[in-house]
Amino acid sequence: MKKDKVTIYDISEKLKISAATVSRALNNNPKISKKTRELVMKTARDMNYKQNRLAQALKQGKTNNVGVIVPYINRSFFSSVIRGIEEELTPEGYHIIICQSHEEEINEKEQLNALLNTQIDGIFMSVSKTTQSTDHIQKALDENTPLIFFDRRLEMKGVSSVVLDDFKAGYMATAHLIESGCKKIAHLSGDLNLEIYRKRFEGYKKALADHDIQFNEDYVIRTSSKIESGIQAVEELWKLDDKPDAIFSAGDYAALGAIQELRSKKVIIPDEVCVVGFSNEPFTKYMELPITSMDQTPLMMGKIAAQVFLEQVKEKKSVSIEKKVVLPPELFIRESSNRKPTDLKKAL
Amino acid sequence: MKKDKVTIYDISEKLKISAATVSRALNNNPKISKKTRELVMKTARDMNYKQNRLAQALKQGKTNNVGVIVPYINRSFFSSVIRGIEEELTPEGYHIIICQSHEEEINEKEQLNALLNTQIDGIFMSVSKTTQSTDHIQKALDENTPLIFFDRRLEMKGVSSVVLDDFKAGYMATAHLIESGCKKIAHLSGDLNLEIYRKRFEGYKKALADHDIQFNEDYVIRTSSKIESGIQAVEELWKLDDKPDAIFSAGDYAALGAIQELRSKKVIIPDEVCVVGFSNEPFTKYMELPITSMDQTPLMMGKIAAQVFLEQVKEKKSVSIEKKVVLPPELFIRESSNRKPTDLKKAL
DNA sequence: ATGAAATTTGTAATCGATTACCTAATTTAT
DNA sequence: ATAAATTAGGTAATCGATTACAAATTTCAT
Repeated sequence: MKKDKVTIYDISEKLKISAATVSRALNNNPKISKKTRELVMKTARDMNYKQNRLAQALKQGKTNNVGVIVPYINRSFFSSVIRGIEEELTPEGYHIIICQSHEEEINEKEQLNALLNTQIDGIFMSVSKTTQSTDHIQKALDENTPLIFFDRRLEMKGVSSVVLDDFKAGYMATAHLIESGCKKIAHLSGDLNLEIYRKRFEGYKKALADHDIQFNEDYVIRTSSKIESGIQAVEELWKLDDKPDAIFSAGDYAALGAIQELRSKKVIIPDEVCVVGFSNEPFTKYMELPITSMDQTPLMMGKIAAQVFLEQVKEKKSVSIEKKVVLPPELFIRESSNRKPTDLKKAL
Repeated sequence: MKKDKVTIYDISEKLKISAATVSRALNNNPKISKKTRELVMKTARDMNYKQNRLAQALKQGKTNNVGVIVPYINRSFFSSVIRGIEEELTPEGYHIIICQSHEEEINEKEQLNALLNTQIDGIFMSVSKTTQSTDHIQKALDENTPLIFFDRRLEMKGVSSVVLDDFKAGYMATAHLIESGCKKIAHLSGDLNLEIYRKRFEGYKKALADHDIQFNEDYVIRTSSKIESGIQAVEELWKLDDKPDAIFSAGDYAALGAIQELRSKKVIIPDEVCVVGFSNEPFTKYMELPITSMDQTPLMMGKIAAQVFLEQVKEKKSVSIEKKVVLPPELFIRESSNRKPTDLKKAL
């Protein structure tokens, strides 16, 4: 039952022509007469010939494979970005190889090296929280492998990136809360090692300043992207004499935890406290009290990253191109911060 | 700045030894003296040599790449299975190539063919809802490429599969509802083209029969995995004279829709109606009224599928091995069906 | 009809690593 | 001391496709 793989040599032997002719015919090389080409094509089909893309890749130095490195593939955000990349690159004949860093720099390095060994044509990555050094990435660049950061980037020359406008996002979220009548806005920040969380924080501060609201250090709580972390944050905040009337969380899970804790404290949302999360995780819109959240347009981010890669490949110049695309965030306002006019009056 | 890629020939030239020796040294071949081996190793490191796995793959007929085809990668279930596969195969030196079928047979075929062209060492797939024919899969088998179904399978000789015990899952969910005091249990079934939904349905019927509850055709509504579909289903059911006192949905989204509609009808959950979903989507546990749901242990499913693949590769026999692993489902009982003793009494 | 131009096809090297088969050098046995 | 056995390393073919260059064939102009 096992069929041995058919090669161009099998075809050339059968037709008594050279393998070069077969190769050319299959690639629609104009040097081959129509008659021969059609004969080869037909024979190839009949013999169930499949091109060995490995051999081709070796010869041409191009595998048509790209690698993607993310902390975890089953996070809603990352899997959606990957989907975007896949949908943009599959029609161009590329395959997507995925790797996880598990938020560890050491894994990220290993995966990156392994990918380079397999001669991929490009790499997309969102750096891990623990990544400090840029050496491993520099190595990829030295080999002239296009590398594109998405969402979480590092400051490096010669690397393109596609990111959300996190500053603006932080600003928008905060401004939205202020416009809803909130004046004492707490911020649950993420890991400030990451640029994205720093920017969200800065946007928050700028929005406060622009609206003449005094920044209050006590209202900023460092959280991890976990529910428990949000619960603790609220416990912390509610020890204050002057309790906040709004919470802008840099992550949806912390926002959820905060809401759970607020509810157990009998705090009414959004009447007494408004809450805004970040990432637009699927669950935010399914809740009985849907949570206002900032969408990061992950699908779009993946598609744009793919396009940046394609441009880079097509220009083929050895000049390292550096392009930074900043996507606009989109705020989905839901019950957790959507005060009806009457509530608003009450709060004012 | 661009460094040309270093090959074993560069090393052999530098050390004035043959490329064969270099290759052997790098592969720890015992024919090479320790002295030479160490010299080669060191030189390779110094020259920043990277093995070209493409060339190796061509020679050995083994790429160390496997393909995964799923309907959509950003569905929680699929991305988690993929994560499981990744975590099991990465330590073994494999890379995972992902493809989406978008639930279309034609895409599934194309992706499968493309994967076969790239000479992957194995394929994992969850068939699309629309897949009818098995021709494309047979082609993979004919080429002796190990193929493993997970979750959604087709009845085919010579293909291993890793699936959930959907019959048991359907049975457990229904039995749980009966034990909670429900007697009029509706079932929101999925696409009965797929074996998984048929089995869940059968499990449901068997549980009813085992508890002497008459099966009622009116209580079965065909739904798609969408919220709206669950809403419609409840509208449908609530037109009946004899309304159900429980709903077992074969999908979490339909369950959510059902709950939303029940709530808008002022039906109290779980006191008046209990609801059980399926898949244990992340949102089910984050709701204010968390939804009881059946966990499909996707991570485990991925890991087991990977193990089945590894066994198959290691045995290397051309005899086609057919193994079927059936995983036990796990019911997470939450508020939506968790009646307190008092409620239970009320219901009885 | 004849040489030049255009068209079609073949030869052989190449991509980088592996490995069957051979040879040379060293060690062991008698 | 010499044959036999070990050990270390080299030579060259191979995986399958591509392609520069060469060669053969056909077409065309005069």
